[in-house]
Amino acid sequence: MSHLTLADIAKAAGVSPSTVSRVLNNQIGERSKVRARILKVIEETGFRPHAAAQSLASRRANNLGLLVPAPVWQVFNQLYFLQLAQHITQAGQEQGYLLSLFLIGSGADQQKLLPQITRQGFVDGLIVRVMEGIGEDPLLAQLAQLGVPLVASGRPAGPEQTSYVAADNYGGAHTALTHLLSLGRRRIGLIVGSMEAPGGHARVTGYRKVLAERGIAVDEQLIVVHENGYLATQSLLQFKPDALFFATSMALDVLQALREGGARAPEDIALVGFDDLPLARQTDPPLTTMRQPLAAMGQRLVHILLDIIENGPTPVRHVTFEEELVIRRSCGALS
Amino acid sequence: MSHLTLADIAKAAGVSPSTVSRVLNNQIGERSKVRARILKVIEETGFRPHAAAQSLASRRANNLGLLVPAPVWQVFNQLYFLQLAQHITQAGQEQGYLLSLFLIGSGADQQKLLPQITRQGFVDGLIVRVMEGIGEDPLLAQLAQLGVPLVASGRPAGPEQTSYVAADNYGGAHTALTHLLSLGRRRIGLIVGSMEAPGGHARVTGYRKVLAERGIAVDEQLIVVHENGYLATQSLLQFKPDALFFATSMALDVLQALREGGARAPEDIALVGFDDLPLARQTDPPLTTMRQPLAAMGQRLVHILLDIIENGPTPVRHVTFEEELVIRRSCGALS
DNA sequence: TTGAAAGCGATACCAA
DNA sequence: TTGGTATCGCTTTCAA
Repeated sequence: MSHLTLADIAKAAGVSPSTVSRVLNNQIGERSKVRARILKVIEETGFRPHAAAQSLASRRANNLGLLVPAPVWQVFNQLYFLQLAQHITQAGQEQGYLLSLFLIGSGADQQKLLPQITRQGFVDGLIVRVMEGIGEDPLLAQLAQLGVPLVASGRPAGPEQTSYVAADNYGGAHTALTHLLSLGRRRIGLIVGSMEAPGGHARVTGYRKVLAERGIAVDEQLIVVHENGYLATQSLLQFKPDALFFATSMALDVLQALREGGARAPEDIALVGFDDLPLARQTDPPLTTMRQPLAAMGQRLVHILLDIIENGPTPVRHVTFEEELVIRRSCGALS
Repeated sequence: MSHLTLADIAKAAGVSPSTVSRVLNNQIGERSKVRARILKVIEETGFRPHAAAQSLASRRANNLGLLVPAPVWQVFNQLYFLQLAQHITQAGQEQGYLLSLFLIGSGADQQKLLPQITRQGFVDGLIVRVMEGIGEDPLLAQLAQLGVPLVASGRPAGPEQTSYVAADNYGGAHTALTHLLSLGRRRIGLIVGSMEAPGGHARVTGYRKVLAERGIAVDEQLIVVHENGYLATQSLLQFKPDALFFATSMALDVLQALREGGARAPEDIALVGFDDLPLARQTDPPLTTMRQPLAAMGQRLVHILLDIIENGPTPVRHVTFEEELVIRRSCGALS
């Protein structure tokens, strides 16, 4: 036979299509006799309902999209994001939604892919990964204008008209700095890849705030804005820091520079990295980091998106998650 | 208004729905007057066709799925795979198909997600990422039984009933070994994470083959099967290798062990890694690697899948791509 | 709880 | 080239 339809199942089970549909959607008496019979037929025949027909009739796709403007060069953060994506998939599943990931790239590629993805009834809503630190992205505005239910993963630059779920980089910096201070470190170096990044800005702000609270003067020489962790570390070393705070993705470069400079970690210099990447467990010494609660963030993203789908985009939801300090050898707290 | 349909556009443009549909699908005279008029109306109103309705009527979803049984711990290879996924997205786009990525996890998660993904008319076909080195996966058999058009990315373990596109690990090993031999290295150590991995097996086979061709006796002590690159390197060092060949994901561990053992690379020991991960450019020294032609592989995956969708699963297609040697400092060829 | 029948919004066949 | 219309497979009122 070519392929089965719900009508075939109905006929085989001796009931109406409506009834089969109800069984499929669990809106029928739990221990009904018919229910069992229908389920048996479905099982035996290997019937799979037609997705398009279901969506068209029910006016819901049960499909959420995750848009990744994927500059593959942002490798380490992508990796962190992949874990988040897995959590989002699970959270969606629990709510009866499937999560489709789209690597839409940028520029022309992106603009070719978007019309397909934003067709009516294709996805019920979109989660958009914003690369913090890449300035304002027209993508969000473009999607908002289409009226697609939308939530950002990460804090978008620019006006805050988009709902988002993000990690608290500011608070994370605060926690990390406080930790280093409590370990007796006073000359804490800070490496930031770029100040344009919201994350970068938050880190510097958090840094200044904590020192101010403790009445410690900020030595401007200890703050370096540079994309190359190796060079940044080299230039920092001449100012004799006793601790360093930097993006975990820079860990290899930083450690390299320290080795060449004859500085031991954590004895001479305590280290804390942002982002609890797998890499953090592989370095020598293993790197103390700030960890984002990815599972909780994934769930929240899904819940907010479903809320927007059902109740509209207003009011705008902004949710920030605190980061957790994960202590390993590099900060010296374990010795 | 609530939302636009094709009929609305037809009315506004003063034509029939059929005509609008034809314009949407580019089956109408290029410089037709009506065409321009309709396009204008679509533009002005921001009409987006309904995906489910299109799929239902045309019996094609224009959607390809990429299944990733994502054990996130396989981080580095996942990363390599993300690049491939981006290429697949582009290749699909060129053929008019959208690529949806599904992180289906394993076990119970996987079995909950699959029914949704394999509903009729949801995707036209699936590309399945097989994790080489994880033994036989029932997933492929399960999908094949459903009759879903299917192609594997990577060479599946077990009977070869599934079409696949894979990199030639065997040939890659051959190329790398030949290169090291041409540089005068004779005691080449080989580290393999696991022999169960098809990739692992191919590497060992390639290794033996090349040495045999050159009439060089194989020193079994130079072949180490161990998941921990650090320990593997340590144990290898006592047998005085002058070169090492290992998975790039182990690079940090290997380099660490070499440093501690007082061996310099590439002077004392030349290094070549499998897989041209971004990491290869960040190590010290930068790592010579074997690179897979990801763009070509992505295109081939899409073409084969479309072929299977149109012409059925037989005959089974097996395509293997040669790997390319990327020379950096670690092999000593640049000095 | 069940069945009958009217959509859902496109496509594609058949005529004109 | 165009228009009229049956059709795709399911959901969902509305009645029974």
